[in-house]
Amino acid sequence: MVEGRQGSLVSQMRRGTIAFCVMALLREGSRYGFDLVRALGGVDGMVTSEGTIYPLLARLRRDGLVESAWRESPSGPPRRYYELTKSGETSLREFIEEWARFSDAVDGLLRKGRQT
Amino acid sequence: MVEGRQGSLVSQMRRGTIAFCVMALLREGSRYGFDLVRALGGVDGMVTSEGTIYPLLARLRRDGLVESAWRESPSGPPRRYYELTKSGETSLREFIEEWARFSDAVDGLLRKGRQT
DNA sequence: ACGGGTACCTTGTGACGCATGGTAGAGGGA
DNA sequence: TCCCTCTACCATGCGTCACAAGGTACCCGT
Repeated sequence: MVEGRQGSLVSQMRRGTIAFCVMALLREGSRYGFDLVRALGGVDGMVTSEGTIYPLLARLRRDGLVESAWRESPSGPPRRYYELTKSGETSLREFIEEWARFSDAVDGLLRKGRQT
Repeated sequence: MVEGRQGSLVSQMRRGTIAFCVMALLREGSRYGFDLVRALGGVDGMVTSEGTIYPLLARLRRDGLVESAWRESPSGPPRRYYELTKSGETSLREFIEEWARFSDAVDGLLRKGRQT
């Protein structure tokens, strides 16, 4: 119960960014939660789970960054489809600039003292 | 009291990475806390404060990733200098690989649906 | 009728960035 | 001497969120 837990230093890294990754996926078109979990799970370096995504989507809805509508599935239970609001698009654009600055800063710092 | 707070979605992004930025700075040579605050504060996109750095250094010490030693200052109160342990170097190397995967994943996702 | 895949959700835990405020040494000016 | 500023350390409390774990319900094939 020591290695690989959520509390390991590395696994805090995703905080705050997953929300915007979800919003970026929604920019391509509306999607439902379970589908988003699969989409993110298929990206190398970006693990996640339902326990992360559903509360996240609820927060985005609460904050007016996304809107949702129920649609029936051709087979299976109904799905709640999400799409970006104007506010969500603006917020996403702002984040993208923040992310560029931040990740450049981290890249620069991580190169310090390197001998490669 | 609504905008720009710590709780704004953007400001969660630094979680988990600042520790490794500090460790990367220590790879260049030993430093003391107040100096680290200034060093990080001078990097664009990487804001921080004493309230972040001192607890962080205490955690790194607790986890054996850094070691510290007191030294007198030529003028002013004594300083606690930190340096990386073997364990810290290993941990940093692992993080650098994780970070590369993760930031590539985010970069890729943020490009989705973009029209630029 | 029942097992498995799909799809939604809630609750609890732990971690940590940050604001705030507090202590103490050294040096300079009135 | 008294005070002010700068340096340097630290502790406390708040709020947020990733994740694990567990629960409900629908549909379909056997």
